[in-house]
Amino acid sequence: MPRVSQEHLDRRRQQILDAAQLCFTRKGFHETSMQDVFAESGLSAGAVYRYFKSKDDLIAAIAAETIGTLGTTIATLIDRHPLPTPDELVATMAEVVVANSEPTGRIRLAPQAWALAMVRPEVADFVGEGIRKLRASWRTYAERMRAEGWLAPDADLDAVAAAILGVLPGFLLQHLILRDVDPQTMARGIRALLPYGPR
Amino acid sequence: MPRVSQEHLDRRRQQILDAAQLCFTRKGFHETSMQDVFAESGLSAGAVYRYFKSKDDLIAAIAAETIGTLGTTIATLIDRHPLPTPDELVATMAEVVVANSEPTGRIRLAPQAWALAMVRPEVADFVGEGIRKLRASWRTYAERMRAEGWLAPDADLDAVAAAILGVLPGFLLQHLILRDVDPQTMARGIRALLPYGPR
Amino acid sequence: MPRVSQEHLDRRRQQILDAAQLCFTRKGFHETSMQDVFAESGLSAGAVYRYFKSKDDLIAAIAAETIGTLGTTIATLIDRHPLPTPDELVATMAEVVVANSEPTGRIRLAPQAWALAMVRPEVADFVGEGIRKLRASWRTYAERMRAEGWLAPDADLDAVAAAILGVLPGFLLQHLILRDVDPQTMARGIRALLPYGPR
Amino acid sequence: MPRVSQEHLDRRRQQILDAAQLCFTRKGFHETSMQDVFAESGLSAGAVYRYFKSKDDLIAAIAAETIGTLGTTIATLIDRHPLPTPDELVATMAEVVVANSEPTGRIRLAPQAWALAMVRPEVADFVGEGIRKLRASWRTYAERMRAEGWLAPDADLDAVAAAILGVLPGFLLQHLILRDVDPQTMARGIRALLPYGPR
DNA sequence: CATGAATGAGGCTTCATTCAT
DNA sequence: GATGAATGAAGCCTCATTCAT
Repeated sequence: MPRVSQEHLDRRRQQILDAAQLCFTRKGFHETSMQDVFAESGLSAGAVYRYFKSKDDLIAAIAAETIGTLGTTIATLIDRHPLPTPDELVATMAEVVVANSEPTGRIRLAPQAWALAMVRPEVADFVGEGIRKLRASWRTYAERMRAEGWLAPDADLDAVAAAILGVLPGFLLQHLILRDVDPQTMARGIRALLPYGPR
Repeated sequence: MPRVSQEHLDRRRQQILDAAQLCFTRKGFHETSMQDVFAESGLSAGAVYRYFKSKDDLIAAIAAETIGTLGTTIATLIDRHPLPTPDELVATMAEVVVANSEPTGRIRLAPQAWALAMVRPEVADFVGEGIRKLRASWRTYAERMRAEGWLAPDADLDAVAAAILGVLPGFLLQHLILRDVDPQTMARGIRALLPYGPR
Repeated sequence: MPRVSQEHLDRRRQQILDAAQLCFTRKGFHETSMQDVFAESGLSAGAVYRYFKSKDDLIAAIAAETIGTLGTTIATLIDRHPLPTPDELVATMAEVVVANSEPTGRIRLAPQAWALAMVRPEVADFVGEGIRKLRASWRTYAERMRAEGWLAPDADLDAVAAAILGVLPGFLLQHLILRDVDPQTMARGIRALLPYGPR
Repeated sequence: MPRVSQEHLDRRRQQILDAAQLCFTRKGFHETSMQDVFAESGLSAGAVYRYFKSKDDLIAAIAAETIGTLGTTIATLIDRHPLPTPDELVATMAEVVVANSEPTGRIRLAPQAWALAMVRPEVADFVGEGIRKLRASWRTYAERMRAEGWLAPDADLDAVAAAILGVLPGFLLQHLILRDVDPQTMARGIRALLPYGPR
């Protein structure tokens, strides 16, 4: 039986995760040193290492947290009732991205996670899980589209999900790097391309 | 062996770039050490530093080369005659990705460049340039679509380009991380979503 | 072994300074590598860098320490009562130099500090401070000389200090490089040149 | 028999020495790289190495040249007729220092040579030679002083030379580092201290 | 004679991690 | 539980020097 409460432990853990997220969004996974995390969290080396057994562990935890949060948020949007039209859906999705884009917003971790996935199989595993979840959400939406008559009855829903999935990363890259696209523009583009939904 | 031809110099430079690309696709920018590059290129530290004044410089050169090559390839596809239907276009685009996806294919550098752009403004500049070029290609294609009657006469072509741009990163992520989508699936999805083109 | 006493920290710092002084007097600032200092101090690279943030920092600390110690020593000599005659004073000063001239004596750092001051303004600043302090000591002595009637009542004391200041570097260079002059010889020379003081 | 004239060889050698002096006064012996010398001289690595077999060799040549030139200049001053009074002599000597103190003046090499002598016996040898020559000049002057009746008949001339020798390095340090003393001040100080010479 | 590309040892410093207190 | 001093391998880069052309 622990000397300190579980609550205390959780708070410490979260304190570290928050500090790490700040550092990682600011400088990236690699250019952030553990000393940066110690300083930002206000904890000692020993303390941080009690909660995360290595830097990789910390990165994994941050990435998992981010993917989990975002995945859930997106899934919620797609399950919304009544069924949003594609342009409405994309607009809301883009809004989520915008909302998490402040200089230290967690969305900035996404490209870094993708990059890491390129070279580290164990990261690829759970980043892949996140992408799969996003695609599953899109597939669910596609089903509802078909039910609504917005897709042909024989449409390959998996293929639709795969094809449309890129809208999110596409907006993310434009928003974070070019800073010249907004959710309404995305919606307008989608409306022009996918002429479905109540007119 | 001084007083060498410009050709020799160019060959050396390319030799280093090739080695670096190999290393970078294998281990990523950060986890690749300059020692790795020396070993892979078969050159000494001094030799490499004669051609690139720092590791960052080398990374920038590789990123620029990659962005340039891919941008040009994509632009070529889009300008093709006769006008490919969206699904055909996406299929070819995806084929290009597949063709550059061998374990050391340069497409693997894209997510790493995006990640770097998140934390390094100077990288953001030229990565942004690449994205802009891709978007410009799509805008050109959108124009041709409209001319063909596949888009409404009043469609906002910039918005269309912004919305569709994600198809490429979307496929790229799925192909490289999940390894379960192929160009034909993408084409099928696009066909279901964008019911344009000769039937 | 954290949570150590301030005393421990000070001891460590001094341990490094001692090692560095040894190395610097042996091989000079530039030819001493940090590895040399690590080895001599018996500490690891990381440990040394915890106390001094760069080699320059370490050099500066050593130089400052040396200048401080010597400056104080000299100032003490000059304030001595009863007033030493010039030849007595120079003899004692030279004795100080001799006492610090063992193969690793700190006096050997003086010419190196002067040399560094030639090319590094920030070093020039505090080396200059040391020279100024020495000159101030001489000026004090000149005042006392004048009070004693050994200098004309209207003598320019600042000029006297400037002119006499070189005795110390002059002896230092001869003693360290030629090794053929001793304090008594200096005293004899001074006595012949400056026929002041009780006969 | 050489393919090119001796004159050409000499010119090349001097060209390198000039470049090296510039570099050395600017950055010091150690912080000057051979590449700096190549650049400043406009010659190739191979060319420079044809004339000087190592960096140390080049440093030695520069130091020797400097010591030789200055030693001769000083000796000339001291041999001057009619006999200058000590303050006149010191003033002229200081003028020589001033004249060689431009930002790249060779006098700036003196402290660097002294520093090197501290740690390199072979340098100590010829730097010592320079100091000895300077002292010999002063001894000659002391002799003339004694002949003039400005020194006691039984004065120890060697001791006098040793004691007075520091005037030059003393002025040099003040002039180069503090920049607040001029030849006239030195003369005034000497006059107050050594009340010899025609009044 | 001259060139300058190439070498590769070695310099300074950082940083993930450990463990005595 | 927490601390933070210490470790030491490894990273990036420079630079004196050589030698094929």
